Amino acid sequence: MPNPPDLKRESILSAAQVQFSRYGFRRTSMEDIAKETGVSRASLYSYFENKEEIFRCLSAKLHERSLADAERYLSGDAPGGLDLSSRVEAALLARLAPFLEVVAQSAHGSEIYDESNRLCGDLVLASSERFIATLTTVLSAAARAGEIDLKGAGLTAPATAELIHLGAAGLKQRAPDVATVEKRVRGFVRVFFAGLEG
Amino acid sequence: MPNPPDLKRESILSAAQVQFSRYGFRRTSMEDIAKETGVSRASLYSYFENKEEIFRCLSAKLHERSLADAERYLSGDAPGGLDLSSRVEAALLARLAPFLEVVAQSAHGSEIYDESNRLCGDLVLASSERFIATLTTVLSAAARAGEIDLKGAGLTAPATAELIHLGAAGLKQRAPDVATVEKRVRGFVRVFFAGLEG
DNA sequence: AGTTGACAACTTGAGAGAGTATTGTCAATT
DNA sequence: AATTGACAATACTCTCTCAAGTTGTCAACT
Repeated sequence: MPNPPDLKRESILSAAQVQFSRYGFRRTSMEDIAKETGVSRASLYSYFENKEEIFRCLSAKLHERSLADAERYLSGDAPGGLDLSSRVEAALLARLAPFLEVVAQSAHGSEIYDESNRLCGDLVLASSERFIATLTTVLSAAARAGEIDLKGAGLTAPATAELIHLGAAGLKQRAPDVATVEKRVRGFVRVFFAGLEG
Repeated sequence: MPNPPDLKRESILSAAQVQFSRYGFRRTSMEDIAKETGVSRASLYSYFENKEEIFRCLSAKLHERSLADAERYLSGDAPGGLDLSSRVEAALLARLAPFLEVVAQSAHGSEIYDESNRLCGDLVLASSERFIATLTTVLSAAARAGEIDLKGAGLTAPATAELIHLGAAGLKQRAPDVATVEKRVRGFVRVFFAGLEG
């Protein structure tokens, strides 16, 4: 393995992202990725098992980053001292980022979406579950602090976290552009948290 | 054409629904539908052009019925004099009915879902749009009557109707059973309308 | 060490053909 | 008039083949 391997891996992943989003997963060959990276196809195999692993790594990286962002927003570490509703809004938008970057932008969005479920369904699911878990924790804390009233709404923290997650997922459908999705999420979160006020 | 043709058509559609939900669209033959109906395959062609038309008719029927139910609930004609939130809840559940009956129940749910988009994407879309339009009207009226406060939430009636529709659509995902979806919808609507209170 | 060209193995997609299943249409039947 | 059995046409499902493209792996090179 070359040194420093991580930088090289990064540049390969970034090249792969460009090509995947341009041609989709199937229609992108290792040759394409190599060319975009500026190395020979053979050397890609020094850094990754195969094309599927590149895709999984890329997906994992995007999910990791967006999940980390989302959790940072949720826990309130981000600058500004925002209220809960704004933090959830920011977290949801952060979580949508990979989707909006890769899937919604590309002409091959639906193919990439399918492959993503096939090759990294586990990653996607794990990321969702982790997000819901974090959101559950945050909602519980907020309920204890009297910021929101879950009992009044007849909901538990996990159920509420699930509602927010699934509801937001629905907002991706039939969106003409990225701005529309973001606008929807903002409206959704605003109303939803107004409804949870203690 | 036989007489009364509508009863016969009904019985064929009902037989088709059984078979489609049992075997999916592709794996159901006209022979299967004929057998289930209790007539010869040939006579099916007296009532329907072909299998696709049976599917479209069935889909149209289910959508029509559920949309009519939903609109009845929304406009408040249904018995009980429910408040807006409960009416929307009932309307959303009514609208989910075809999905829950046919798609979620059947082992071939995803195949049926795909075929449905292919063969009657127009019907599905039209039904959604009609529902959103009716919901928009109802929300506007409620806003005018002071029942809900859209301006306070920074939303228009159409945008709010869209949020409700898309949010509810998201709640169908990854549901272990029908009761779960219904429970989610109830929680969602309750919180959402609490957030819209004037 | 890291990189690469070149090679063999493998996958893919198109095309052809044969056999089966399904369709759509009648003339004949009730 | 409604229904049906039976027929021809069509569509589907395998299977095989072939060519082209793609992959994964070296030994050789820098």
